[in-house]
Amino acid sequence: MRTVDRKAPATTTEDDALSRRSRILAAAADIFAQQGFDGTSLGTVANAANVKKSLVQYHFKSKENLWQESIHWVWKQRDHALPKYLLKLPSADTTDNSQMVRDLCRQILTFTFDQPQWVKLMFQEASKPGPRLDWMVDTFFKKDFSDGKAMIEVAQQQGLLPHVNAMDLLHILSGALIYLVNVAPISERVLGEKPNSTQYIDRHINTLMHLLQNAK
Amino acid sequence: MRTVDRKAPATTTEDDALSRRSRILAAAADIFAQQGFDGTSLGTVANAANVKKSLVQYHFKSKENLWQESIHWVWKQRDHALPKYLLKLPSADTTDNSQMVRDLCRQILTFTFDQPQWVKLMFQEASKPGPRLDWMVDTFFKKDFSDGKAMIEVAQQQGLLPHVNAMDLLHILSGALIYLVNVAPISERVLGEKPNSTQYIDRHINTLMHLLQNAK
DNA sequence: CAACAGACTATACGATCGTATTTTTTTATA
DNA sequence: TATAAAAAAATACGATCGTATAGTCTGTTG
Repeated sequence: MRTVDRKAPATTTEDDALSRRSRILAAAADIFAQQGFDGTSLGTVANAANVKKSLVQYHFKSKENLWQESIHWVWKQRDHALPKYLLKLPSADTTDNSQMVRDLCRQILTFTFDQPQWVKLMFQEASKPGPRLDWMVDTFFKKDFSDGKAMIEVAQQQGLLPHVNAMDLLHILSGALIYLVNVAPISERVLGEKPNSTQYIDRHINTLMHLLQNAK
Repeated sequence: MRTVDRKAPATTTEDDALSRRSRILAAAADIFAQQGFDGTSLGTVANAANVKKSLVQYHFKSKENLWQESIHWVWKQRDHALPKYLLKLPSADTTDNSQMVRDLCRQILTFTFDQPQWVKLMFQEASKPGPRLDWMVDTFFKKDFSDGKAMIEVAQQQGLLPHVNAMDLLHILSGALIYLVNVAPISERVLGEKPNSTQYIDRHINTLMHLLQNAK
């Protein structure tokens, strides 16, 4: 019969650098972010992670559970990666205020282009409010909103941003940046220019700064 | 047996003001916008339109076809409704420039809150680029981008908007407005305030105008 | 070596998916 | 009223969905 030779590696670590469970999480996060909860099937996740579908169910007791774990994973990655981007900022005392805000926005935009998953996951659930959105609100968004508002207020106190309503300003700035990421696939096809390129980002930020610098 | 009495009305017009076909289109547009293509099933659409699933297939030869027709329907509704909002603007000669831009933005934001379908459909497909996005780009977005840019340039020539890159400004303004609509379900749950209320919109527009008015 | 737990796989179930075909009902026209 | 077209419904098909369960393999521990 000769069925030997091709045995499953089971628990060996040779498969990849990451564990199979982590690979599943990463693949699931990607697909959930792009296709949404209903548009994602366990089989597709399994294929993307190069594992059997039954293994997905072994590590995660339900699709709902896989979704939650994936989101936790994405947020952890985000909160771990974001500081690296913000630390690349030139020190505050060597540059003027306008340059400071400019670098800040540029880094946030670059970061979002590099890690768009959390934004996509956010809008996937926001498009069809339900228990999953409620869970995200309680687990992440309340804190995110609070942190974002606090960041704006700190910048305002340092004279970096105009003294307008902090939450509105947060939404306006978030909109001006995140919207660009969300429409990027469209802009790329319409304009024939990749919005995540350095020159496009710089130009966009330039325009945004031009609007901001004279306010208040 | 007495099974009489409850016969299907078939083609009678009593069902509703709209024809069954139109009801299907409206229902499909709603669900496609909220759940995306893969997340939408013909059975769900049929139930929402209060018709049999087989009737959906009778009027539309495939799910893909239903999706295209729904989008055409939404865009037609949009292009028909938008002028009504913009005509509510006070005449240009009786108000100053800043008030003009403010009213313009407010009407666009109100319109988007009233008819969020086209925005949602746009981002649904942008989140997972593929042939359907390509179709939307060729059929609608190229023209939409062109029209939007032209509108910005007209406003710039009239001194209503700062003379920065028109496409960037279009994205920034679109972002500041549309982002608000997209995150509205989240903001509502986090802040306990409905972002589509008049006072919320006015405050948001106020803040945005404050940033714009001193530029260039 | 025996026993066991953890990682992984195979298989099957009912439900629902999109599609296709056929049949019934209604409307329109002569 | 006879008849053909259009509208609506009924039914069936294979594929795939999420879930459940039983089984196989591997490494560890006694």
